[in-house]
Amino acid sequence: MEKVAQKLGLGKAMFNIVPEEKFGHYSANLMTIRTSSVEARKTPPNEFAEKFKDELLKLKAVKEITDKIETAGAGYLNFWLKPESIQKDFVEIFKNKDKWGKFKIKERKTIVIDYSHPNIAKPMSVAHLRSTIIGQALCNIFKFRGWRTIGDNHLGDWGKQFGILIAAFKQSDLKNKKDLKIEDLMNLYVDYTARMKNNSELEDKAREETKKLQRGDKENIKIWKRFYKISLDEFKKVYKRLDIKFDYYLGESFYKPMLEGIVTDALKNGAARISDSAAVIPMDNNQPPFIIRKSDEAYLYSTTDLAAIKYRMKKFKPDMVLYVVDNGQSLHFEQLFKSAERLGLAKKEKLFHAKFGLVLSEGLKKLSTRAGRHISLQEVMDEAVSRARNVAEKKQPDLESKEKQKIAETIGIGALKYNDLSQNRMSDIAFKWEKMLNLEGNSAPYLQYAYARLKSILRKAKPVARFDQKFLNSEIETRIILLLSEFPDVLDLVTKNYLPHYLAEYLYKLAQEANLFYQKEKVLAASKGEREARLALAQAIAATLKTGLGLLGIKTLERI
RNA sequence: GCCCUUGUAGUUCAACGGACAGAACGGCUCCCUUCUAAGGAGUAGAUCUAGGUUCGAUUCCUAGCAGGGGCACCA
Repeated sequence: MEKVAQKLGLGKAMFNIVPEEKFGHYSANLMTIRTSSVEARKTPPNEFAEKFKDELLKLKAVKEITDKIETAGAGYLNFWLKPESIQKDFVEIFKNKDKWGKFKIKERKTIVIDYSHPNIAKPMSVAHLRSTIIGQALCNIFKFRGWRTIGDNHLGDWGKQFGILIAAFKQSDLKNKKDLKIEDLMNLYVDYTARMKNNSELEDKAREETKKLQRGDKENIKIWKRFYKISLDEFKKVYKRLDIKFDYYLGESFYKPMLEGIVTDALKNGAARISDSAAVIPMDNNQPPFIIRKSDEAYLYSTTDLAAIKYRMKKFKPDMVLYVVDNGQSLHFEQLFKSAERLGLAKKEKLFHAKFGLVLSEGLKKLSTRAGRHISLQEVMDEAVSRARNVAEKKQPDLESKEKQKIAETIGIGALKYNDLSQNRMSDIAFKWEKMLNLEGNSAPYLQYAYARLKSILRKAKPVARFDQKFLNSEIETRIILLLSEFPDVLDLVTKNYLPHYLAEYLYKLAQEANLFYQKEKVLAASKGEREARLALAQAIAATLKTGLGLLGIKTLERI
């Protein structure tokens, strides 16, 4: 293709080959080529497509895969692919099994993904869900495509909040309570913050405790450690249930020893200066300065973030550092990236804020811990599972209770994850139970159901030993093969844009086709040749569904 | 006031500058003697407004309108 483009004077041509809905042909969008060539612009789309077609037909390789090429629409070329060529593709896909789409050669590129980052002493809420789920899916997909991935949980385990907590804790009667829960800490925090509003004494007290903690006061450190452990144990429970795994838990406190150095270096380097007795890095175009040390000598999360960049660059030598954080922090990251570059810590191109919209309450209000509006993740997960359980009771009353519970867990959690992963939107999300826990239509259970149906068929037959791909000649079968061959490209699209929803969309489409396939073509009852070939196809679809869902962090079930 | 972001069927979401803007839910009609009806078939229904760039704009640019977020010592 590229050679033809060059021959026609197109220079560096770009191709977009997309499988069409219609039976068995590809269409190449020639207009994409035109825009990259001055020469091509002189010719109207259709005329150009005609010319391009003639050149293509002269090529041997083209003749091998296609019966007919036609021009259509605004400069499209429709390729009628030969069935043998499509069927040959399938053999390749089938052979790869669950490795289909996996990158064969290591790219040796490294990506650090910063995600989840809940705050110590606050239960995880639905707001953390997006970062956690999207981050983990990206991690899985990058790894599958040959990258070295480093998942890092940058815990909010340091800062002013602890002053508040410690002050509140010392005043309370919780000190002697044995099994202190994360909810207790959360209540302490909310209560104290509310009282602090009208009481500057309490505020001073909190500030005092923060300082003491930062100076290494023994008692405060001890309390802090206790809070840390309670919280982390709680988080790990949630992560286990959600199937989330980190390579590192490098929280804010980890960077504590580096903070002073960051600020002195910045001042020495000239990037930062003192303003109103705070150390700031001035920004251009009307942006407020980036404060890296407060006038009371305390450091901020901006300082920590700079230290984290420095550390990550040195330790992991990454090609990319991805921050999966909501877009409420856009300004912070713009400032951070600029500052990092000025301090010579990292090039801006290597830092990327993969932002997403906030989760808002139904009235489109921000869900803030301080205001006490808080929907706990635990609560959401339980509700999801319980809804799935209700459906399971209705649909599969004969199953054992234990199996029903397992199905409910897998489906409930899957639905929750899929809801986040199937949408790209930067716009804010209104929190609604019904939407969040959708169990029908474009949802995780739909995909899990298609998988279970395929497995149910496969269970009733021996594993495919040999098959003749020529039997895969119906419309739906051809369409599915074309779709399966697209899988690696879809994964590339995800890694290129950091958008896992492309994969979710693809899998949904594949599941739709799978549902059509086993409805239209009998597998087990078919004549021998057809039966084996269709079993092979079912096997390949199931494998790809499982791989894809696995990458999204969604589990499959053998039966539901 | 400045900056960022979003505006697509009744609702929730898709659409790498390209063919007739796709789904799902909800509405209306159908399909369980045939590999699981958490399924399938059909039907009605949408690009905020006004300009611009382009052979071609939901997509890019400008202005406006509307929602959300942010704007020096919170994270």
